[in-house]
Amino acid sequence: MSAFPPTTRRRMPRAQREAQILTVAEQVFAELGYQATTMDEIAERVGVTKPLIYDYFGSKDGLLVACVDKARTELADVTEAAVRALPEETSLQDILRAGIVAFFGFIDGHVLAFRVIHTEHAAAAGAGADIERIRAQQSAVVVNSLRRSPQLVGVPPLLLEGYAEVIIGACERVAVWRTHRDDISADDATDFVMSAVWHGLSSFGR
Amino acid sequence: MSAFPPTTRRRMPRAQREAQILTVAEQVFAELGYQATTMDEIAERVGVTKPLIYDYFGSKDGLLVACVDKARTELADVTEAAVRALPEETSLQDILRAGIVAFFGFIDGHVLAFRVIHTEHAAAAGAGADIERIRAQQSAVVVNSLRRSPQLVGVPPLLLEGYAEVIIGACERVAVWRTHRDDISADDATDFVMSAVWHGLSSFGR
DNA sequence: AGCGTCAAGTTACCATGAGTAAGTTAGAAT
DNA sequence: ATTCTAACTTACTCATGGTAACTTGACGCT
Repeated sequence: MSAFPPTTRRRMPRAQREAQILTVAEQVFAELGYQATTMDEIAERVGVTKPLIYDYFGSKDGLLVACVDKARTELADVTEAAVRALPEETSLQDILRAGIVAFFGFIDGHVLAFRVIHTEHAAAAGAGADIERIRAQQSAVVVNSLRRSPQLVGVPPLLLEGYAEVIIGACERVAVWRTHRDDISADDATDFVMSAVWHGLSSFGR
Repeated sequence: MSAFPPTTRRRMPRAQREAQILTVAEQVFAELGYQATTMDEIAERVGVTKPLIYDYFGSKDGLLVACVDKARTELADVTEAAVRALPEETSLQDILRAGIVAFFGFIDGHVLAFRVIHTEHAAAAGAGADIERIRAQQSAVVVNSLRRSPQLVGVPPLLLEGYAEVIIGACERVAVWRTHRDDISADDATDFVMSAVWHGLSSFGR
């Protein structure tokens, strides 16, 4: 990945250093949790000193928010891509399933990113606005994906937003549940969510 | 509220003091968020000094966990009571609706408690086990409520647990969504979740 | 009524880690 | 070669979580 000689070149351009710090920070936050993570620890692993990180990210919270933003953006990109890859005339059910499959697939392949996403609540109250901005983007992705289907043209936007929240809430909660019950595959998880959110509980009994 | 003369009685029995500390801590955690809350602040508002709180709750995390436990227990009690008050032969749909109504009703009446519940992720990684234990209780309440209906007798337990997670995730996410969009009533929220989780998205289009 | 005892509560402290002011150098540009 | 800026460091402060050791109020008991 690095195109320069290994020994020299201690300094690097800001953008590159920022990316490197983000990668390390994601690792450390996921490994230790927000509280137990110290800025010095991250700095040391990067091979740099603390004030530089403050210069680039402002605060520990700022760094966490940047990590969450990165992780959530990756997640959103993956699910969005999965849905966009579908043929034009795909049914709503298949769109939904593809999105959910992509979600659980991403999580299985990016445990660190998901742990960071799940750490977002640890941010100070002041960062709440940023976090909500990021979540709103997530919601928008789901709404847009659902909108691909002509089946939902008549549905009012607010209701659709509500559905998006339900779907996201369901997926995230099941994902967390899965982390401490290792007998549930990504496919099982998809089936649970699909069954609940597509057919609904009304499908039982009659 | 206090039944003893205002000037004297600085000391009180442990149980009583613990309850008082919990009440104050809930207030402060909800008001300031976990990080911005200091043990000294809580101690001062209670009218006591820090080490006493440590003696009773062990750590800042311990105090948070105790608060979360209290809040979640209250929530669980309310929803469980709402469901149990239903007649024996109530349909699954009505059971579900009653539970969800109770959930959003509780949140509207106990903003502080919900904020504390929503703060639980801020706890250090070490407290994760306690938090999950508490959430598992929540899940159990939902599962038991669903079990009241004969409609679900054939459904495997694991699937039912999955549903419970979906329902809880959906409710919590929608509840958070509501907090920064004040145009959604508790009834609206209930309708969203019911529509999504009972009828499912399949009900649209055909 | 005094008195012992222990839970309730305090003072005074340490250690850690977030955050910062001011300075230092690498290396690109002219 | 010299400058000039962005990358980076040293050396701090200060708030706060946590603790050891001490003090005191109230209740039970002859």
